[in-house]
Amino acid sequence: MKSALHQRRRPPAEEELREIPWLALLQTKERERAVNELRVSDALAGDYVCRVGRPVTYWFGTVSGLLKMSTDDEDGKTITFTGVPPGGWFGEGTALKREAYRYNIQALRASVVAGLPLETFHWLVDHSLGFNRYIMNQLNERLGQFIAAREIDRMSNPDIRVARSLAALFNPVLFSGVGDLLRITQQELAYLVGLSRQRVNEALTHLQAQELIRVEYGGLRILDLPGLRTRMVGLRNKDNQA
DNA sequence: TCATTAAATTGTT
DNA sequence: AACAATTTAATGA
Repeated sequence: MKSALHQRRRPPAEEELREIPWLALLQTKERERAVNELRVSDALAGDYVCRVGRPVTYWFGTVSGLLKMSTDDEDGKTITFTGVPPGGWFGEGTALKREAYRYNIQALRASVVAGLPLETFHWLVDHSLGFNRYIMNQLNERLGQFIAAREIDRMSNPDIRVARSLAALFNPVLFSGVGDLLRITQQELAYLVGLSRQRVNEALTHLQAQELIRVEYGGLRILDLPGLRTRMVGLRNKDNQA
């Protein structure tokens, strides 16, 4: 494991600010303060953005790259909750309660991570209606995502696991920065869903044959998001019975 | 801008 | 896990 925290924080550039979806929802005064206090840092592959148990100091979001949200169970095995593509912000629940982080956030590849200081976060909660709407929407959407994640874990068919995990990553509410092209390598996706790269490659080929996605070099293009969420893949399916 | 080379990613076994 | 094929990125003329 590579160590973390040698990332230098710096003020965000204009093009980085454009990747932060909630800034557009703020009033001018609110946005000015937020922009002034936002910081960004470059994380290398393997770097931790935050760790379980550390007190919350920032509310984080992905500007570019790809992060992984995970935790370790009592046996030390890593459980991956979800990936965080550009436009995704996380930790608002623990930030609101001023608790410690409940999960690890690790960069799957070189990424730019933005952070809003905890005090600024609370100031926005207290002053900005637009910000509150965003946070409420975010909490609600994430609840649905975690429920879906539990279902995904129970499915044995790898094709379906990959399909549902991809649908989660393309979620336009949580990850507005993704669009219809998700920049992710098959190796990275394999880490996220807990399968081998070979098996992910096979699953992606199947999904492409069903015209749900298109496989591109270094990324995936979505063709049918509802289909990814719902359609059963292939003719055989071992997941129907409990 | 083009050609060459290295590196990253993919497809297969 | 290893390998070959393909795509992209980097370099320099």
